[in-house]
Amino acid sequence: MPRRPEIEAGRAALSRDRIIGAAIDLIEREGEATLSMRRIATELGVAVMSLYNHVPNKDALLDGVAERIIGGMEVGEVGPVGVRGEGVHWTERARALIRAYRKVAHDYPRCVTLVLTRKIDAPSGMRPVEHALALAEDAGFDGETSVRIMRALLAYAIGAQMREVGAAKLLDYLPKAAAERFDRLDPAEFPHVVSFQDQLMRHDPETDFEFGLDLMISALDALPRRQG
Amino acid sequence: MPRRPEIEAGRAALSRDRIIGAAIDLIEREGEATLSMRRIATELGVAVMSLYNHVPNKDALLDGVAERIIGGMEVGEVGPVGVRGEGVHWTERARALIRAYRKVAHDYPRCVTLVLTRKIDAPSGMRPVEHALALAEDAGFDGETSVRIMRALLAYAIGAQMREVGAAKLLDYLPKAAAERFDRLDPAEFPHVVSFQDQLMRHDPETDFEFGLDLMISALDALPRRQG
DNA sequence: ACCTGAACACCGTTCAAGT
DNA sequence: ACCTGAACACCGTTCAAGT
Repeated sequence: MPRRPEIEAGRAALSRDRIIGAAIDLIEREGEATLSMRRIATELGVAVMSLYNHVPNKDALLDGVAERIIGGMEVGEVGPVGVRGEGVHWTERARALIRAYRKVAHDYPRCVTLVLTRKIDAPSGMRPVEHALALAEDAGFDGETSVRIMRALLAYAIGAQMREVGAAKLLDYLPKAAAERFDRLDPAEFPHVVSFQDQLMRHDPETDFEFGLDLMISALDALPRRQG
Repeated sequence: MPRRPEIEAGRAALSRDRIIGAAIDLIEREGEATLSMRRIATELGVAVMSLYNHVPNKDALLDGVAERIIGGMEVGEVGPVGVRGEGVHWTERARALIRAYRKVAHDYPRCVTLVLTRKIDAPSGMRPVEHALALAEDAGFDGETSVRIMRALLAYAIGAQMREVGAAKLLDYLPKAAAERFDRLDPAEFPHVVSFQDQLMRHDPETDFEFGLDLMISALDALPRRQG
């Protein structure tokens, strides 16, 4: 049995997985801006260069973070097996899929931008795509339309998160500062923004999200297709 | 008349505007990753620290970049002045607004992520919001619904760009590499992705974009409202 | 008011040396 | 196979000195 001083000391062995985990923790705790290889290393009680035995560079590490978070998405039931139309209705499956994106934003609020920004090379990144295609086809759409539907659904899912993050930054979580920003606006140039100020400042992501989701789903449901 | 050696030498005076312009050029030419204050300074033939006379720090400079690009958006006609319902139909104005986002992505492809990611403090960042609110209200929706519609429209506009950038990165612009990625997928786990491979690899952002846009608009048009 | 060089405290990563 | 310290080429930004 080989000597494993790091285990004797109660520390787990270094690994790609642990490094990615530490990166996620750090981002959630302190933000992406301050994440550095050196910071991760000290967090793991290890020399910086040890990280490079498990990860080729920082860029690949960030890809790994995105991959891990997307891979952990609970994308919902794969849907009816066997007879078409059996099981959960496709509109409900679409809702579940898009809500899974929302859950990511909820569970990893400070990682969302990173996740939605990075390319995801690994197969697990394709699971939401597969899921969307499956439900569109089950709904009776042909291949070409299914691909377009998948793209439109993902666009909304992604954009809703991004817009929300952006709005949150703007509203600053400081109502005072946000209100001042509105006061600086010229009412002649921004009549609607000014007069709808109250609604605009109300932060109700859940309802907003479901409103847009309903729009997408109802539009899809009204689309002509091979069978109902 | 004061001496202005920099003008005599044919160089324009340093200014916040020129610095932001140089930053945009650099990002479009070499990507956001390699953008640095030092690089911008040499590009402008000036010492690094001179930049700090016009811009407080790099973060503020990047905010300036986002602000300038969003501010330059041609958001379309403000719509019917005077009598409601006069002029361009609101669905057409909604299309024009969302297409303006697409134009940004077309004109500044390597800046889009930055623009969609940064908070935009300046009033000009509110112009698309004002525009969306105006057209929703003109369509006969109440204030609360107008705000929700604005949010849903912007979510789609943002998400469509982000998804497209992500897909472009994945498809790599190298069909060979993309095809190999598909081959690595387990057909049992990703049956639809594999069988729709041809459609998935076809890169037709314009049609995809319009498809999703039509979905949103038709759903909005079907919504109950005070008047048509 | 604007420009600047030197300096400081950070980065990511290469390399050679260890076990 | 994995870990590590020293070193290199970069960062952003502070400060004090210039005009």
